[in-house]
Amino acid sequence: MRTTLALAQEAGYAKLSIEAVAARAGVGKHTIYRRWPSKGLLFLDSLLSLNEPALDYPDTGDVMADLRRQIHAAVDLLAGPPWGPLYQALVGEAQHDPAVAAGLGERFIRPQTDKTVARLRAAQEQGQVSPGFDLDLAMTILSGPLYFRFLISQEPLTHEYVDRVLEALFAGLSPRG
Amino acid sequence: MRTTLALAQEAGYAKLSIEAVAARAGVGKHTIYRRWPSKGLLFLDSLLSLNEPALDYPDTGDVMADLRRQIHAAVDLLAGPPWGPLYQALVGEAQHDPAVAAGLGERFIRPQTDKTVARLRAAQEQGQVSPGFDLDLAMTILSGPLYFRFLISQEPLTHEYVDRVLEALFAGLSPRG
DNA sequence: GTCAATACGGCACGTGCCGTGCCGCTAGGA
DNA sequence: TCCTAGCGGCACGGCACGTGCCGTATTGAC
Repeated sequence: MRTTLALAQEAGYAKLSIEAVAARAGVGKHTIYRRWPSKGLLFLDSLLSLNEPALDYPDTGDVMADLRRQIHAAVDLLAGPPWGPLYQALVGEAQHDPAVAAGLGERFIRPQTDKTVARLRAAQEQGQVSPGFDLDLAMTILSGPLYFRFLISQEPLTHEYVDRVLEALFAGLSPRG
Repeated sequence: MRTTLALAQEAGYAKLSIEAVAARAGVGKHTIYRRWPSKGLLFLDSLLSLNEPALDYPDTGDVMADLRRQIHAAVDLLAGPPWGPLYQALVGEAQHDPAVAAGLGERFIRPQTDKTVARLRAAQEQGQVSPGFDLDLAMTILSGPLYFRFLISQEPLTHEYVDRVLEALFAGLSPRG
């Protein structure tokens, strides 16, 4: 898995091959195929094995500040190397390979989602978030713009952008929000 | 290009090969390589050549209704076959191939973005959108959740989801919005 | 301490697709 | 009438795939 990440960083995920990983790692190809059925799942495991400081939400009582802090941390991680390009490649692969999509969803997206929703629920109970608001929806509305910028615009994710998104979301589009 | 789309639909983009396209189309491989430098750009051209009824915004004076109508149309197109899976594959490929990313941005994302921003600007001038609101930001906040659901959650895009997103965005997360 | 089972590294194979040569044909313009 | 550019067809070397087979080393049971 270390070799996989090294090669992916050096040449890009597109040029990554199981053959090259085996050679560089000094390992037979069987040894890889015995554990992973495809390049995508090998890459998924490799990336998730880094298991970054689990991105947990603080709860200081101020939702806006907590969200801000947590998303800043996530963005710091995902925006730059080495995580940024690798995670982008992983999401790209998920579009082609359902097994990768499923693994990514269960092992990364779902946990992050759950944490965010839990923090939002606490905020809602304290009256900092509108009572009727569907929190799963709120979660996608929060993440969506970040992923859009990351995957579609391919512009850099900055703290300033996160702040503007958060501000806008709480205020709403309507006048005199 | 027709053959490219046909094969992509039959076997999936991942299994698409220029060799197969040439064979099915009764054409020499040179004839393809002379026009397109890569499978990704061939696919981009093929998909955009369909040039669907250009997804123009109506302007009835009611932003909310116009956005709703336009996004419903976009979602009808992108959610189901044949566009859905093909567009998903295209975005996936864009994560691996910068040339595809650039082409997709310039030729599809940018025009759609511009149209949306223009419609929002008209609404802002009529006081239906908060005066200070950054409209490019508004645009990514609108699109982001849809792309998130399309690419990350991989749940179906429905009219109902679009409506909930729109409602939520105009109201804002804060209580008594 | 012995032995069988298992996982291993190394090598080779057939297959599929890549991208690029070369061939001979054909259609269109000078 | 001829010349050229583009074409379909074919073949090639190269690479990575996924899967066999071989001989070796490690491990766990008895």
